[in-house]
Amino acid sequence: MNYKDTIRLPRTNFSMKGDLIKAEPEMLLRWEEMDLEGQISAARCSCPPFVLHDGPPYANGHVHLGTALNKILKDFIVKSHTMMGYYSPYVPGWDCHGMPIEHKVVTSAVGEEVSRLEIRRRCREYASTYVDVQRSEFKRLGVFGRWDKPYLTMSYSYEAGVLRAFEALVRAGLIYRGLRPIHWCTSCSTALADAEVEYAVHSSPSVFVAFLPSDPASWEARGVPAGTEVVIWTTTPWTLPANLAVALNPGENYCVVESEGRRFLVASRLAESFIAAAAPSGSVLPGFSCTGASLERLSLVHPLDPSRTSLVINALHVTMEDGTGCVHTAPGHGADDFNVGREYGLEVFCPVLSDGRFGPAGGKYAGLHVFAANSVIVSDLQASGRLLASRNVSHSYPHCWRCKSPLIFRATEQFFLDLSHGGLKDKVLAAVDSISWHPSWGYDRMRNMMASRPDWCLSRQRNWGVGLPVFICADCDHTVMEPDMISHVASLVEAEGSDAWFSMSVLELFALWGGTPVCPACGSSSLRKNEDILDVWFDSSVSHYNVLTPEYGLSRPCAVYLEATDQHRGWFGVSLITSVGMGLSVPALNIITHGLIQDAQGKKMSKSLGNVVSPLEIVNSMGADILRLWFASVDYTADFRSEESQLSDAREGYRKIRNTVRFLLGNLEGVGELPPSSSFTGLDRYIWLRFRKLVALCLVEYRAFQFHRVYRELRNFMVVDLSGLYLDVRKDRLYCDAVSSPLRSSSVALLGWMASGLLRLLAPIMPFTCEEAWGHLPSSLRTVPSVHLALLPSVEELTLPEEEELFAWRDALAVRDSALKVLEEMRAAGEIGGGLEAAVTLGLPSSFSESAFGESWADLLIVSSVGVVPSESVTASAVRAPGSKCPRCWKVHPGSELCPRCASVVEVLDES
RNA sequence: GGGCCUGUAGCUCAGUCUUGGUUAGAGCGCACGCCUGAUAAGCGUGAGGUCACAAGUUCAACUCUUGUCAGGCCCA
Repeated sequence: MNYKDTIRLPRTNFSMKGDLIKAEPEMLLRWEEMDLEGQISAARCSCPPFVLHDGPPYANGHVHLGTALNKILKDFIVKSHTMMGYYSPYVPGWDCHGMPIEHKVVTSAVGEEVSRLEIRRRCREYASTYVDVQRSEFKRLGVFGRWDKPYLTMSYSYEAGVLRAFEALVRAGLIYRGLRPIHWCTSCSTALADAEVEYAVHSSPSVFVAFLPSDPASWEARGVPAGTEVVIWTTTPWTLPANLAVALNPGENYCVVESEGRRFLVASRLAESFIAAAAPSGSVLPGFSCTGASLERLSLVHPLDPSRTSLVINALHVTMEDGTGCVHTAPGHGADDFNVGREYGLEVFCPVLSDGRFGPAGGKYAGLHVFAANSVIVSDLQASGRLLASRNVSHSYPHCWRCKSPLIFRATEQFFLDLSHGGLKDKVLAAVDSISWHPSWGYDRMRNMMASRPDWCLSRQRNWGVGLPVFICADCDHTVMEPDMISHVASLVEAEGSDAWFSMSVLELFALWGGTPVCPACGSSSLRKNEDILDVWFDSSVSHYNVLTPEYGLSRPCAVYLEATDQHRGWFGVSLITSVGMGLSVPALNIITHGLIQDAQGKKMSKSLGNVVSPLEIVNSMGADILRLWFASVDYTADFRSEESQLSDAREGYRKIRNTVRFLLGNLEGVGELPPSSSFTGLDRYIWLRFRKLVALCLVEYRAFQFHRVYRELRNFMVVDLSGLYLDVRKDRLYCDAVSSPLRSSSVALLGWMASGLLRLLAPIMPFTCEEAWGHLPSSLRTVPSVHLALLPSVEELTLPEEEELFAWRDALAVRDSALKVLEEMRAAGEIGGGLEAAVTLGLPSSFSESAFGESWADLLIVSSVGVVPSESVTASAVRAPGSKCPRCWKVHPGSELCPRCASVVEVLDES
């Protein structure tokens, strides 16, 4: 007789191999057909909200690995919270304006004469194309969301919202037009945003320049030795014509170096390096020392123009790192200089024009480009004896990311958001305090950044963006910035898009609301339209205002912002500023950051290095669930490497999880209700407790956004507790016991309970596979048509006695381990093959008596028999089991043919 | 140069903070073996770590302090 026909082997249509490349797109179609998104929304709309607000990715190019990580992490949060019973709609967005797109469009139009409006039209088209591209790529990753109703920063309504937000900030008095030094590209003739600046090595003349005192008597009155010159060091000699001051650190000590009959004031700590670099054979004059503070407000002769003076000031940004401790200060050409200059009431003097050439204010250098002026200035200093030393240095220097030419700092007329007005910065800092930061150091990072953040330059001299709706008087240069007028422009833009601002004349614009252009300051009627656009960061920064609205079914503040760590200064920072600036308090209650993905060597990924890994390649060759499993396996709060070994680990994990699930599904035929817990005995009780503990752990970690801990717990449970222990041990019962056996039914019910629970716990991480497996559950367990409509399993937390009980099992499992070692030795000696060929003798303390908490030792060890003898410590020995092998269950037993258990099962089968 | 972060077995992570304390754990991978009734599956055993490095504090440091090195982000 073939006994194989009498045992109950696993049966399921859930295949061993996923074939995700084929299965996932089919699943996406199925979800679309059943309108899963709509079903989830309908099922949860009356639940407490938990909204993750999307920081918009830039609508350019295909999805990168980092973007994929960001979206998948967001999806983990949205799916897990949906399954924890929250209303968690996800409205994706795209950042559509800005320089990279404009750059692409302009480059491809090279040689063409293209109007501003035509450029803007092409930019819009370009952005639309990539919104579509990225949308389908994000969907392919298994990310759920309202993909048919995303928010686009270039939509008319969003653009109008940007203007209304701007209007609110104008009303709050936070916007001003002013002269300020900013990064300026002389080749593109434009201001650059911080993000548009690249640092690269650049060679500059490094010069030491000596300033003579303009009023020697007052210097001597402060105790400075007669004839002492003050030495500065700079790598930008072209900024010397704009020099207005020399800054000293008030707390540092300064000394005089004597060299070749001249006396030079430098910081004491830097005297030695100064002597080495610029004053050979010099030595420190003994007996003199003073603080920087003691020299404040003395004056010096300008080194290039003896008719001008330069003020000695004090500034804390003066460091003792390099130079002389006396810092050349030109408020028109440096951020620190500008700030300290304001304290001392210095003019923001900028003799350099937009093309990088000196204007009339540049005196004899007028017409020269600044980088060409360097050498002329150096030789002038040389000729006048002001130059002490000069050489070229290579250093990290800002460059334009577009044209790659070196940038300069130049004061220009720009529009700013004033962080000091009305104590805005303090309010923002208070807002930072009230947000929960994950990980917690995000708080320090944001606080430090905000505390030192200068006013935000909002204007850009570009085409693709929202026009900054302001007029300027052509006669008196007054800035006409009226909130009511901006409001009218917003309505116009709402209807026609921001093109309207650019296409309409000043007269037409005023006529719209029945006004006439008149300068309120001088009465002139010749107003000109400001041609700047708003910084794209401003667009995305007001998404809290534009998107957390009833129109999208959302409200503010939202629960979570989640972006990479570079967004502290980026989207997180600017969102906070506009949110607080508009009087709307915080935009989000939690701000989560993730690290960036590096290449296998731990270097940053970049196109130029050619080490970029595409998420689409991974998805198209292995499946999205594998990619998602990878992202779930790492601690995303730190940067992590993209390595083949990690990906293959994810595949391995996937395979193991899938097979374990498959085994569970295969044994669920006839599954019934979970019996009362009191009926669980032996290993069933163990796994029942263990699974409850697992669920509790996973819920905690899902709430804490710690997905790698969820994954670790689940994977280890499936590998160690299920596959390696419970399922292996229970095979005998599942296969060989009578189908009607209460013990077997009880175990099957447990399997069903765990299968359903595990699929739900895993669903946020591997949505495709869990959905597929969900479809293979017996209908009694499939309570809802999609696993994504289900709630995460809820279990009773373990009581203290139960915790202790679970802990006690360690001892039984340790006994198992030592027995398995003995079996392994026998196997190595060729005495047995499988464990069922062995008979084990355990020496056990009396506490264990005959069973392992109700589980027979033979079953637990998967051997044919176990004899127990009393012993102080745990011992194990084994021999080849005497008797014959039951042809049905393969256990060795004393009789012949079938063992008693199998005999009785077969007997019943024969009767029926 | 400044702010913030990261550095525990080949890989991914525990442990480190409030609580410093005998031989630093897990899973994967690897090696070896078993099974052939989860089978392009399953089970077992084993080998892998100067806890980046160096000082200091301490009876005792992976754990605390300082510094160094390497890498990352943001800024200069």
